[in-house]
Amino acid sequence: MNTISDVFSFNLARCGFLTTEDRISLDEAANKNVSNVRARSDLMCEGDRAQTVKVVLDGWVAAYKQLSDGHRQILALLLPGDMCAANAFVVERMDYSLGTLTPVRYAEIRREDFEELFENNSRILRAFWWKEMVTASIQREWTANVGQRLATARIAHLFCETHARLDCRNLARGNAIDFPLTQSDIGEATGLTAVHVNRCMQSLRAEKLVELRNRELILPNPERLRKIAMFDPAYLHA
Amino acid sequence: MNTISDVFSFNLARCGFLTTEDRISLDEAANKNVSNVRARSDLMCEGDRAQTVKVVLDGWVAAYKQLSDGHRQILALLLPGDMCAANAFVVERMDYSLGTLTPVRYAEIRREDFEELFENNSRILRAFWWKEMVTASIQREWTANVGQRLATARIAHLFCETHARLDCRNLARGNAIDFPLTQSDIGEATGLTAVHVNRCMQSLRAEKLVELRNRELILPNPERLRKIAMFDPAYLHA
DNA sequence: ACGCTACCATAACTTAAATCAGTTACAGGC
DNA sequence: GCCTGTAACTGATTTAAGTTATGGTAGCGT
Repeated sequence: MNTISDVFSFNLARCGFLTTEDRISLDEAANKNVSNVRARSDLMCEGDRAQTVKVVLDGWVAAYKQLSDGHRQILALLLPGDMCAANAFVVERMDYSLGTLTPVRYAEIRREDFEELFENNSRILRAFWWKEMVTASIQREWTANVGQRLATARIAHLFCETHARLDCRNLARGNAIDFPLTQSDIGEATGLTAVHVNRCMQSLRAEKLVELRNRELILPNPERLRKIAMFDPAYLHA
Repeated sequence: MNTISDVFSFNLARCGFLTTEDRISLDEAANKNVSNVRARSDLMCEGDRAQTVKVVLDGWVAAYKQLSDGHRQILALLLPGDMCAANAFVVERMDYSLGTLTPVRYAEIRREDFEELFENNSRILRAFWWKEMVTASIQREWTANVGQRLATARIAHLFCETHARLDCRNLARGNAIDFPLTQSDIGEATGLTAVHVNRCMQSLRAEKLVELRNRELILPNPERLRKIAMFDPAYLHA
């Protein structure tokens, strides 16, 4: 179904108004200029002038910000099908960085090709607008997550959300998903220290709510985890 | 310059590619169906199916989320010229609520009128896309703010950002701005308790970095405040 | 003039999470 | 086999922020 070559359009088509032709032209654009990078490298950094829009085809990317006091916050996880740095296409410069969490296969769409995509096709333009709204929605939830939930609920919420996001792309295996973040990555995504993440993970594990081994995450009791996480998937608009 | 009747287009025109005609049709749409509401009332609630897009013409609105454990997080401040609930136009339902902080004058743009605005005009559609990207950018900064900064820096950052956002709409008076949030609102916006906000405010006041009286905020030493706040305005794309 | 409410201020005390300073386990390279 | 690096884990201690509770004050209606 969702082969590696159509994750991009598959993901965008969730807005509901793209035609088959739209999808074909999107996937063509996303298969022209494909590169591979190793894990733990930066695709781009804050302040860079981005010339191309990047589409994650395989692997995980983290958007993050480094504060001047050294603290790092992971702002978002970009999963296969997600687009990044469309920002810099419309806006001057990157205001955050992109780092890979795994080896990543990604496409670069040049400005001109991007323009061509929605020249005379307002559906595609509207799909990008829609996608940006969903992105903002998720970001709002992250703000609330880090602002209001206690440590364990925060981590549980990250797990629930990531599972849901992968699931609607057919990238979940039942209650299991790939989950390449280390405990210190989880800390940076939730505004906690690695030490505290470790302790919370132990309690979640003891409660038989999560198993995380070899970069695979299993949620044996999603119902109860969602309750602890106060997870309501409405904001994902999936 | 920026009269009450053109805040909407003035704000959107910051993307740089709107024509005078575009601006006129935007302001026409935003002056058709104008209402007033008193302070501390909800424009709409999580779960509502929004039929109209709302444009703040005067006053302040807060976007917020209520968690199932009762905790409330203010997610964003909507200032004159800002648009809200465009979400629900593209997406099914509101995933957050909108509450007024002051008496508010706002316009409602109906679905049809909204459609008409970018029927045959991709510039306006792209302006909305651009605006949504800026919104997402600000939301990312809020995530980092709440996730990584210490209490005093968080509050300082909120002040710096709000001043900058008002300033670029010509709504600042030098170092002074309107600031209708109570200390407990500030707490909800920064993920802190009102008590702790009070302590931080006292230290900021003692350091002669902020004065807040009668809903007016004065930043006597913006340079030093920005440093404490680790505020870099790049993400505002102003 | 009275009480009511909203907001700001404060003190005493508790708690969640950070910090510091490690240990253990394991995988890859030589 | 050993070295190296990364990730997971632990315990002692400190600190930032939360909680509870209460006092003060300004504005408002009656």
